[in-house]
Amino acid sequence: MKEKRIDLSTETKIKEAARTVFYKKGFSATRTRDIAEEAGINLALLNYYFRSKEKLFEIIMLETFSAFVQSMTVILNDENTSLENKVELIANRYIDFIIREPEVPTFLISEIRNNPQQLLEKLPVKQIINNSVFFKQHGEAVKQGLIMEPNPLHFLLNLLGLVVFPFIAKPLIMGGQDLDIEQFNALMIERKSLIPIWIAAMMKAK
Amino acid sequence: MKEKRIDLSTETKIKEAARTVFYKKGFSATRTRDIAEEAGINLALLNYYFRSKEKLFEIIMLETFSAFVQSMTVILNDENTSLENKVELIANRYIDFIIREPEVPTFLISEIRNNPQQLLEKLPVKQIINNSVFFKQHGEAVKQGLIMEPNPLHFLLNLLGLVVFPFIAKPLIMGGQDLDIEQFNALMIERKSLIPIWIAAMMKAK
DNA sequence: ATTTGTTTTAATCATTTGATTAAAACATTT
DNA sequence: AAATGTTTTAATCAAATGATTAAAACAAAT
Repeated sequence: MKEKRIDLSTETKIKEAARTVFYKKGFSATRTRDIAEEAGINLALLNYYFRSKEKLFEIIMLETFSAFVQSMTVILNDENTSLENKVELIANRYIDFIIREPEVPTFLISEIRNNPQQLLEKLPVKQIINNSVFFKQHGEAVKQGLIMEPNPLHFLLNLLGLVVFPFIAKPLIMGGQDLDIEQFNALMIERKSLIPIWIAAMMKAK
Repeated sequence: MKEKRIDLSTETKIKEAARTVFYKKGFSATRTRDIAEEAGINLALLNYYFRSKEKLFEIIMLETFSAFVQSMTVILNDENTSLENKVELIANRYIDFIIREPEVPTFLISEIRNNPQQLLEKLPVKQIINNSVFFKQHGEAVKQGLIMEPNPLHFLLNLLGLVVFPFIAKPLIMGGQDLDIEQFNALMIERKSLIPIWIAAMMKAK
């Protein structure tokens, strides 16, 4: 029972409507008329405020991707948390986030394939990750023999795979296992405490 | 250097062209004219052979999804392989498969969200998985204390997450880490032997 | 060779869709 | 309240797009 806040400015109404529709259907399947209807505004206002469907999309895309990457980099660059802490934080925050915004992962995956280039230019993921505290801590742990696999990319991919993949497979899991959304979410919440244990075990394995 | 086989029937040419374009751009972003051009045929032939864009898409979708599920269920239902064997087989086969057909995972994820219902009716994933030899073996291993997490769904999600997720994140990994396709694939091939080790360790963890 | 059935083509249709325009409604300033 | 600036609306445009049609090209059967 999501409450529609009624008091937004027209511009904000359009942006939030665009977010809703783009998240659900992707860029190509979204009609500007869908957005106008969702926002309860005249179609021409979309172009009045945002010039074009594409410009509006870019705004939503950049905001969404930034939010996703931002919280990651903040966690990965905290000097005051251990590797174990970081794993817990990422599992907890991302699972909570995706439960609130379940359409975001599939939206990002589907739409990034079109122009990953452009997106990566605007968000310099490269440096942010490679110079991260996380990378240094990982290197240390490898040197001390606490982690067997030396490539930190495998570590990150494993962590994100365990966190994100189940949400991507959600339609199949729910349909294939007759789960309702409550049961599915419960399963994901379980994983918040399981993933750190699993990651710890994996990384020691050889 | 993909060779275009020249000798296909018109119908097959159209279907394979449709596969190529649908995989790359998804249903909504694909124009029937794109498919006609890719196939080197007159636009009207598409409708002559397949009635409509939608019918053609359904054929590709069902074929692709079936292939994906089929090989999974075959492996999961083999009486003659252990749990460990099954993990190895899935990691190996799927990583090889996705390296050959890199657009399939994102295609499936993007398009399944539209009507997961319809797809699951045609492919009864539910029973296939739930009555599988894999489930029985997993239950046994749990009973014997070899596996700590009792829910086999977590097991499957973990395995598939480790296998599939990196391919989904490919544009970000390649762009963000300056890898070319060779280096990326090498990384994935590494994972064929790593994933079974990781899974084994995870499942014993507590 | 003619007839019959099948496949392919060029042209065209009807609808959808992103965008624009001119006017109206509303708000703010003088 | 008149003038000016801003926001919103209804109507419309041009291009794109899925689909159809009628005729042509081709193949097979008689």
